[in-house]
Amino acid sequence: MTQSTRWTIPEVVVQRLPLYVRSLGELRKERVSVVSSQELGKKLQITPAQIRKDLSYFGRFGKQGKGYNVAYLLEELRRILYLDREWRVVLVGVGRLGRAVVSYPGFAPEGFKVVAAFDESPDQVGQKVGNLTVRPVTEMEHIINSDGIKIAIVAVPASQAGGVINRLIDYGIKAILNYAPISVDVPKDVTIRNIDPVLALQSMTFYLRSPRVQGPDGRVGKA
Amino acid sequence: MTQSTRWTIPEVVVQRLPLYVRSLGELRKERVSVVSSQELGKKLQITPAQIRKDLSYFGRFGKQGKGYNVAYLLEELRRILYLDREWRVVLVGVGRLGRAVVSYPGFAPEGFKVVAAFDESPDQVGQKVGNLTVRPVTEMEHIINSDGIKIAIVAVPASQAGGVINRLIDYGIKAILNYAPISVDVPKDVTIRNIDPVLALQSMTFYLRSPRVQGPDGRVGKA
DNA sequence: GTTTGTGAAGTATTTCACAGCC
DNA sequence: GGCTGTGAAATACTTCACAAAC
Repeated sequence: MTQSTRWTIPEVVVQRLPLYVRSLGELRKERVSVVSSQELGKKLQITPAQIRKDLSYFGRFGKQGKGYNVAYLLEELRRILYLDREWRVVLVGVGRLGRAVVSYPGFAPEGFKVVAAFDESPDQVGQKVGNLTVRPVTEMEHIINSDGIKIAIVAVPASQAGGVINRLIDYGIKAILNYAPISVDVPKDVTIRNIDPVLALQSMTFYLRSPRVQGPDGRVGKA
Repeated sequence: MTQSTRWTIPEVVVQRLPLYVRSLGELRKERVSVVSSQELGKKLQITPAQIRKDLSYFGRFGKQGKGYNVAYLLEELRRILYLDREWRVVLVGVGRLGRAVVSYPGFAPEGFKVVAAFDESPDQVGQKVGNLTVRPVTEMEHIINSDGIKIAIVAVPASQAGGVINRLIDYGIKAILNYAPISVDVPKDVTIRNIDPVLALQSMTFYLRSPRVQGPDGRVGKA
């Protein structure tokens, strides 16, 4: 709690909610109707207290002695996350990566529909990518505005990504899934999430020294 | 600092180091020889104090009044992260996603070399993927052991991912880049990082209500 | 007996702010 | 004058532990 009467939900809590949504979806598919924070925590490697606390930011969804109704909690969380609708998404960049994104079958079932694909290269424009025809980037503004699109996926080379992202924001995009290995700053009414497998690998190698070698002062290294 | 003389580097710090490595690499390419925490912070949207504090866990790399020598700090961070060597990596799952991973040109320049690809499906075994021939999963143990491989990338369907990951751990893998949408728990000498674009999108939609609507008590929703 | 929801306590992480150095 | 390195302060986040509910 920051001030007196009004506070914001911690970012880290918001990022865990989709995890709960995913698990609850699996449970529902398995016809499990009730789940306790303990059981959910076991599936997700999250403490039961954490789950209860997270949910408590949004309301009271459980029953003491029983647990949570799977279908009900799932529905509530989807509503809270604004997942109870279809989101139209644009893709910028249809190189190898962009094509993999379009053909990734995981988005549609979760309500994210790629409705347009753009590329700067004249070679790409007009080509088919999945069931979309690649459009020139000059059409981005029109499509985003006329369709009221709020979400973009950026899969252009790093050198172009900054410019593309700034333009998308100008055109009204409020959420960006960025696959380019760059850091961009965005206005605070815009959210960006970076997908960078190289960074992920590079932070794991740190732990790859065999028997955790670390100096008695915490400094790292053998010397 | 937790106890008396020995403490561990916070995980979040380790995860930021690759960001510094990336920025320093860019600066070096631009022939910038010295950078201050202020300048680096601007590029990365991280406060200068944060950067200095992070670096202080590992030693003293800067010069007062001047800043950090780009080449030197880069080299030190690469050493700290164990990036001053080539890491051989295996890939499991060569469907659409796995193929995109193999052909992703971002790994090799950073020293991550995919040296073997495995798949369960007899249709895939024997096929070429990039310059690799897909091997049956039955050969994983032998290849990982004989080659001393520590890192694996998992790009199999969610239903198989848990089993694959457990087997990889049995075979000696210590770092896993997981593209499957599942939560797995791993022994504490194993590191896992999940890449899940759907979760990323789902946590952004939360912020997509137009003028941040939030009840005076912090509860979310219009009612 | 079991499990939620939640203040309070405990940790972790970030930021401040300044002495010391270039 | 500018900037690092770092204890101390501030903030953020997680876990505890227990009253209330079933």
